[in-house]
Amino acid sequence: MTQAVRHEEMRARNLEVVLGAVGRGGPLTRAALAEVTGLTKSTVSKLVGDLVEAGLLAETGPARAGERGRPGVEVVLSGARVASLGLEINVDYLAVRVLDLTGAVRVAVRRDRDNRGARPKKVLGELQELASEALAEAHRLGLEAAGAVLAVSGPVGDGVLFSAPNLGWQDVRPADLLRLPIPVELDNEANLAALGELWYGDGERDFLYVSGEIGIGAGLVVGGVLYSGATGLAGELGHVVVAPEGAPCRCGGSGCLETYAGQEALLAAGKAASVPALLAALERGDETALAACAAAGRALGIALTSAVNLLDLDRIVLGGVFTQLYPWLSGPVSEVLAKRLGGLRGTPPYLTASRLGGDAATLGAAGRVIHRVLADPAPFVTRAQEA
Amino acid sequence: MTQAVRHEEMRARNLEVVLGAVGRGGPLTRAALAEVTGLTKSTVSKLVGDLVEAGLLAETGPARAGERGRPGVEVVLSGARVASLGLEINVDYLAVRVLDLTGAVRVAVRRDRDNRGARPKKVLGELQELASEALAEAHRLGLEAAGAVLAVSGPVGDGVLFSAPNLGWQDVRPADLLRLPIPVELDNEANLAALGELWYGDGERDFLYVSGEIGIGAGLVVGGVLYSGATGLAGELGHVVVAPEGAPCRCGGSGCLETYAGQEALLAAGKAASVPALLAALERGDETALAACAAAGRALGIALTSAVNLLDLDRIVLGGVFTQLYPWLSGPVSEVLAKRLGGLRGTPPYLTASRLGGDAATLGAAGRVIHRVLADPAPFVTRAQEA
DNA sequence: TTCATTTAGTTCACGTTGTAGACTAAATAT
DNA sequence: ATATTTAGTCTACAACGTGAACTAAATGAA
Repeated sequence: MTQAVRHEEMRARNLEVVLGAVGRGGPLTRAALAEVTGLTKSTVSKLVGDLVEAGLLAETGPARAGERGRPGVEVVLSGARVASLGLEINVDYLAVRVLDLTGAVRVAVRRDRDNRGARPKKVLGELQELASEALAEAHRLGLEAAGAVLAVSGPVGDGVLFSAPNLGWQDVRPADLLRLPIPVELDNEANLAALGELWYGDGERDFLYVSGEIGIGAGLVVGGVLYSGATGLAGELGHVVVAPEGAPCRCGGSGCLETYAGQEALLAAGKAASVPALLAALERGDETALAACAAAGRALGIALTSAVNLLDLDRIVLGGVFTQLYPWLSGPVSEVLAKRLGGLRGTPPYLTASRLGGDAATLGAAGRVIHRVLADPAPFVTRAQEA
Repeated sequence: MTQAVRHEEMRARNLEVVLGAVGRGGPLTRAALAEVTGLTKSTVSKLVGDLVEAGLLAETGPARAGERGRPGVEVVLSGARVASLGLEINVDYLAVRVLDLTGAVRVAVRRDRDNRGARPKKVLGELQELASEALAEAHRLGLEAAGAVLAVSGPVGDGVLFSAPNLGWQDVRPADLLRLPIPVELDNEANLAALGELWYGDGERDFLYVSGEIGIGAGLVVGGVLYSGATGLAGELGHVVVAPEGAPCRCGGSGCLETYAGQEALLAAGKAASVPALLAALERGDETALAACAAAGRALGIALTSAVNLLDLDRIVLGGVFTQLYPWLSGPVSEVLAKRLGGLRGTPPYLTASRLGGDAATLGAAGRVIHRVLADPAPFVTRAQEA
């Protein structure tokens, strides 16, 4: 239900409109903002003034004019005040990033360690250390962290990580083990990486991000908004049925995509002990490895065909391990998509490798808080005092 | 991008809030509305006054009191002014319905005729006759039709019906052949039927509506909003892959759901000439028919498994021919869903037959215009004149 | 150099809308 | 009959955007 609008909400929405216009439209003068937003110059002036005072916008020098008339003063998003913490637990490392309002990475900490089978308490304790360091550093830079988001690989709901096939965890509630002075939220790595690509990658507003790890997840972005389903569990691409009579899957079904293109299946079929080993084999043209990749690509193509028919996707981004395997996967995937979708739709969806690679998840995680501030800056703005 | 809010928009939004609260919350007094919306009594009084004057709300008698204090006057949606036209072209009939703001059917016209292979011009000419009659009748009832929506079976985009497997049509633009004094929009039958179920059926806010005809379409509703994909073509459940090496499909692929559970496949496997014949065979326990239905149900279960994994659905409504076949389909479908989804999610999605049956599409079509008025009543409300 | 022109930004009286609380209306309970 | 309670209206007021006049700062022409 739409909420009632009072004067306060009117102002809050208009602050958002101005801030958002600057965020999307690069540096803009007050006059340009008035034109873009449809508000009058006087209103824009007031709002910009308050946003500058709040440390959310900053004036750059006078706009390079060259043209007649008084040159306007351009404003941009200010990275001076608000920041956000993005956290990630991966199989091979822990990563922490602090982003400011402009999307610039202000602090980045990463610790390589093998988290396979490690106890949640241990891993989260170490993550807390890294996060605290990063927060301290951010504080030294004059930044105010508004919140933190933790990315984990596996289905998540209501703060609980139901299962993490990469780590071997079950029903963990990370916020209980991660004490930080700011609120910590939990979300799925595929969803957050999709948001990372949306906000800090190509900037496309409609796509499916596919995260290939031991499990295969996906994050669906439509019209610039993440789609997360009725209970937040959408995107389980790994269990889309590719062959009903296929091999049994840990989910209880059989012939799921994961049994063809999941990391374990891929390594087994390619006779490689690890992803780097598989990559090396592919690069030296090993037949077994190439065949394994082609088969996985075809299976992925079939699952994506179903996804496109259901969701009307026009762009698919391959992330996780699939980013590195992209040169060997894209052929078979595209072929299947073109063949099976050609009849009904003019062009098959556009396929790309993730632009951000392993950084997507932490960027998306931190971006989530940043974008919440951009979407509702009012709490950070003190109402202008009449002199 | 969020639009700037001026006083006018503030008022427009608050009119919507009040109207919407009455629409959802049954009869409400001004005092109750103030509590529900968070607006003050005086504001609500003004807004309700204007909405009543506009013919969008109506006062019923004094509220049943029995309790202490002055009894409030309840207001309800008024069916006296705004109406909307829902149109449907089906294989076997043309249907037209006029709905008022309360959702009551005020005029209904239906003409049985076989549209298979008929020329678009002929069919749409006849539909125009029916629609004109219905509009005249609505006018006699004092209703003002705000718009019309036409439901057709097949993929639609930008006013063009790309293909209609039921009718044998290709690339038809119905608005060109259907001259009415109000704007006519075009949409997919499965999408509109889903909206019909949402607004005038069970009222669930998250579900997938499956429309089984010669093609198999689907309409996805999430949080009370229809999901239509990047280009409006979402919901092609019929071409979700059920068996990659299966029978070739008219879409160019193979093993699509349609080749297992589409009406033609179903009749062929059940050795029946028509849907009524198949139903008769099923009711007398014919083995071939029962086996055909069970196989179709299992295929549908597999396609829906993929859909649930991708979309996180918790409710599935079977419509179209599947409504009548529900008693024979629900068993196999549920079994497959339970088996394949049991591992990852607590409970498989809830499966039901469509409540509205064949009426869903016209109701959804007309409801679309009605809900547009409910979502933005301001154009119908003249600003109150100070005496 | 000077002044007209152009564009940017600020100021202020005003209009529109929601708010708060006093006030009136209409019921039940004592 | 009168107190109490709840509904609804009325009015002075506050919040915020508007619009036009005004000031500021540039370019270009005389």
